[in-house]
Amino acid sequence: MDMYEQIDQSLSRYVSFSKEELEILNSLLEYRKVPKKTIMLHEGEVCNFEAFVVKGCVRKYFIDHNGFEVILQFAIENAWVSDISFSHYEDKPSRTFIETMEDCEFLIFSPETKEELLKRAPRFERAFRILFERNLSVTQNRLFNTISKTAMEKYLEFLEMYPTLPQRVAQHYIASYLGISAEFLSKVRAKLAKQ
Amino acid sequence: MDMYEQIDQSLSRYVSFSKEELEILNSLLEYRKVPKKTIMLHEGEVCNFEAFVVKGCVRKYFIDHNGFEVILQFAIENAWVSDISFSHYEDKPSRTFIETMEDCEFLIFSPETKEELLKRAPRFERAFRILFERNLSVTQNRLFNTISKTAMEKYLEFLEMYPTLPQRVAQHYIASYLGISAEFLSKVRAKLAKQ
DNA sequence: TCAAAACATTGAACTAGGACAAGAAAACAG
DNA sequence: CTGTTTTCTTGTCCTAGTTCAATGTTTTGA
Repeated sequence: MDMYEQIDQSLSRYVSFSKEELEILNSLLEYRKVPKKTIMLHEGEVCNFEAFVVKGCVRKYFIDHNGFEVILQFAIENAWVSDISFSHYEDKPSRTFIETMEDCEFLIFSPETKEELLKRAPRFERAFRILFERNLSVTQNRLFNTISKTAMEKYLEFLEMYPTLPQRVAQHYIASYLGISAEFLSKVRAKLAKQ
Repeated sequence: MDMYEQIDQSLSRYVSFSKEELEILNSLLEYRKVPKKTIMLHEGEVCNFEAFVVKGCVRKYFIDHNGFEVILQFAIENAWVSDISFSHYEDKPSRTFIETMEDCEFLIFSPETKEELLKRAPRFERAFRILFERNLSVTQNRLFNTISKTAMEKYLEFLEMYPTLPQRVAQHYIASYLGISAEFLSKVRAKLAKQ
């Protein structure tokens, strides 16, 4: 499957698009290869892309006032990553970083090309709204887990949700995603192992 | 200001609408008064409304496996409340409750009337997408706070964000929103008071 | 108006998870 | 292949926040 089929199928899960609409979509996307460990968005910058992950894995994170990363999102194949923290609409700089964790391939919108897509094929507005709804739903669920579950429970649920990630990324990133220290995750895993 | 002006102004912050578009909007909304302490959405139900709060205050929450509430959202005047946890699109029942905390007035969409609005005035799709983006941004920020800040810091930030809420709702709800115990919030406040 | 219920405070004992440190194991670049 | 860096583990000590319980305060509603 080529990457345009990949993104077309992914968006067609929410709304069914005509051949013409999909052609407009594909013609507006920019293909970009990005090597491992590249910071695609620095703190303070306004994010000027929305990227569909064709291949690879990125993380999006904040840095807290003690200098610790808090990972907000892992984006792997077929996920979208961007930072909309008010910044598009209020020109507030974001506190967010986006960084590749593997060599990656993306299909990318700039604000302008996205705008043009929505003008020429307005039905995409709906698909993107649904994407946001899901994203919100996932984030709310994660907030719930963060508040109400133990480290062990959170880790087990993480494994179900992202079964391949532990093989792909360093463990301390997972700890950061779960909101626990790397050392404590190690202890949780040790406990799990001897059961 | 009557309530239609109120909702029109609120949505016009994101997209400017014509008189005709706003008339369509207003004609499709249902006005509903709901007394205090009414559960508008029970766990397991599919949420069939999106409510704009004209007046009053509601909370949206999950119940964890120990029977404790975790508050996901307070919605006061000019906010929207609904539960989209996948349910609209996958018919999965939600774990969410929505409950009024004061006598409330709403302007309400059903899925059908919202659909009709978007068909007849598609530019609203954009305004609702922006609402979701902000909602996501707020939720991500809250996740960050929950993971990386102390109870004291979270409470202070909460006070800035919702300065009127402590006068309007019981303190243990605020504790639940912050992800700390009611007792500990009381201690945090005691500490604050003597400074 | 008053009893009941809900809410808030405070203290004492406890625990999940954090911070630090030191060593082992992997991964990585030259 | 080998030294360097990054990652992972394990132990010890520590603390922010929890739980439980008792008491006081406010709100409610009949």
